[in-house]
Amino acid sequence: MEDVAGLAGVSAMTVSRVLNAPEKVRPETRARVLAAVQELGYRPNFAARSLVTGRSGVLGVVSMDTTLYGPASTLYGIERAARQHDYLVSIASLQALTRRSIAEGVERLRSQSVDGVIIIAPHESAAEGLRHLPKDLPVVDVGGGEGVPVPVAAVDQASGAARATRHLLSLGHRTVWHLSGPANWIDASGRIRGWRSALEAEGCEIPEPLVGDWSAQSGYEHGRRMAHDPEITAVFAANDPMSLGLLRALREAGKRVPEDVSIVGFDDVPEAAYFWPPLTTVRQNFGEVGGQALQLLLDRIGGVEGDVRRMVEPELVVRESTAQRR
Amino acid sequence: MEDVAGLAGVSAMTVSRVLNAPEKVRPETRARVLAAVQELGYRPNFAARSLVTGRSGVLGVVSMDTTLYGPASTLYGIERAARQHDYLVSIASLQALTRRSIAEGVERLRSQSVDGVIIIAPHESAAEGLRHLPKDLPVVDVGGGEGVPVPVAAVDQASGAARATRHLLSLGHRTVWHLSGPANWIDASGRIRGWRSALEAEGCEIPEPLVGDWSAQSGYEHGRRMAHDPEITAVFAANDPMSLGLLRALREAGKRVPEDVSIVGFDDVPEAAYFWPPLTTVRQNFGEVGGQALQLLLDRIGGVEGDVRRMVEPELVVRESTAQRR
DNA sequence: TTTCCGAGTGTTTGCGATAACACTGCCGCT
DNA sequence: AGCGGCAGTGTTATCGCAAACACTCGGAAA
Repeated sequence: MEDVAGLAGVSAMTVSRVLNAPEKVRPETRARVLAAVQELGYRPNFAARSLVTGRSGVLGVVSMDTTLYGPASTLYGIERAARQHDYLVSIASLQALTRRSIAEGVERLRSQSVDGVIIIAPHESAAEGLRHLPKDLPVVDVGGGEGVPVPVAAVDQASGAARATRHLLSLGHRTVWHLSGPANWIDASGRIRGWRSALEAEGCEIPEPLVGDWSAQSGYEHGRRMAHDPEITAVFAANDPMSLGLLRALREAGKRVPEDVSIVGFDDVPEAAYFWPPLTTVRQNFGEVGGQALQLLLDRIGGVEGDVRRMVEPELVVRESTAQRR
Repeated sequence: MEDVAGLAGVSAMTVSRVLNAPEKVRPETRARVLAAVQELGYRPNFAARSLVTGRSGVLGVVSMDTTLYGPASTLYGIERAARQHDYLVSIASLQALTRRSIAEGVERLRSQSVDGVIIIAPHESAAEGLRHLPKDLPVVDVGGGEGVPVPVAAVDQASGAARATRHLLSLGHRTVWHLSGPANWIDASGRIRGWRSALEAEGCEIPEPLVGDWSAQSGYEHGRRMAHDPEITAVFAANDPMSLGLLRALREAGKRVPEDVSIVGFDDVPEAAYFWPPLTTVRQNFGEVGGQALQLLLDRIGGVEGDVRRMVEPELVVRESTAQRR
């Protein structure tokens, strides 16, 4: 910086100003400095800057499995939004969502002095972890449940599930079976709640939900059993991979979809439109969730207080896996 | 740090030593310092440390679409490996893989003084970008093509494609059609190369490859056309989503898989085993690639020179979408 | 006994930037 | 003419840490 200042014939302070508050420097001086910066290929030293300002311009994201469609898309959305606000994103992925591992991940990020952290933790065991966070660090949760002591951005799972269920009921099905996600997952219980309340609202019988583990395999296994029950004409599966397994199991057992059984999934993964038949499913706008989470975090960093929940509405995408009951 | 030193009755320098080179401090002194660190909840200041050491302990990853299975898994592998080496990972995602956008992404990371960068750029247009990188920054490329001026870690696409093709030929198919990825993708051309050379080795006719765009949709569209050609009994699709589209198109047209047409995919996404029929495909170990890339980068950071290529062998996973020709 | 060595610890300095404050002219007001 | 104010710039102090070098002291070697 000293060199740049020398070349431009000004003091180091002025160089700093040109970079951080250009309007405070007379245009011609500014131009000289900028030219010097160019010529010397000067780049401000990040460490020195954040040492003195106390901020780093880096945000952290803690997540469990960034390989899954949901977390990956959310992360992507966060990164995109962060870029627009001139923040960089660092990641800490976890093996499990325990209180301990969350604390570890946050700690790793914090030791690199991130300005704030977004935790993607759609699991109930994470809530505990969220309660024991350092309170001097701005934190936002994505997809978290009720009663979490930090701001939350999430898709309204219950609403999406209710839409899916009502869609099936509107097609004349007497009730809707549910292939749920594993217990303890916030998303799973939200979807169960929405499904159940939609059935209740119509006075329908509420079957016991079948519990899967998000995998296509679990959908397949449940599907094999369900195929033998002629009562089952409509199934709401809690995600698309399970729907895929379900589709295959039903087909193998000679059931036709949607003629014999209608199926609705959840997520709208890019392939869902090319399942056979194309899957009716609930689209989650993960990018939007990521953006909202980032906004909440920036607010927190900016000193805004309060526990906020930002809910994003999902959207039912009707394709060909659902049809009028016959 | 001063406070910790005071509490432990030592100088600040000793505290620093306890943290960075514990063996140079007498055990009892060390214990006193550690106790003081505990008591005061002291955490070293990252900015100050990297200001004086010149290193940040942060690596950057530049990638285009971290939502896709391949890049997402690679990123995950990199992060896991980085964690083991006490590095943190920052990400910069790109809209497109042009020379300009790559330069921008690298610049964003560099301005936060990352110690090195891994670029996930399976596109030929990226090669140009890789050629114009600042040479004072350690860079490693994942999935890059030949002639790239930086170390590369990648799956051996040609080898995987050849395996897939030989598998189909060994089942008695006279030749194998190929549904390829889009031109300009390194992976796509590698797979074409492997497929072609396997056919050549057996003296088979080499059909013109059909060019898709990785999406299930493009697989579906090509599939609809292919379904009418009775000559086509074996298809090697360049990824799993295209295989999915292909499967559906063939089924819709009344073709049976694998009885009438055998199909092999590429990737082994988690759902592949639950396609209908379960997909024979080539598994890429992205985690391994990520780990190798990280190792290369650490070598570079450590001062090791030379253009290295680390190839990871893919593996053929035989399921039920392939059968003896009838 | 003296000398030397080295393990363990302290002191000083500087990393590169910004914040806070101080200075310099010039302008317009009284 | 004299003063205040303000835009533009410079000076100084400081952020928290580690590198380099200096010091101390006890034990081994001469």
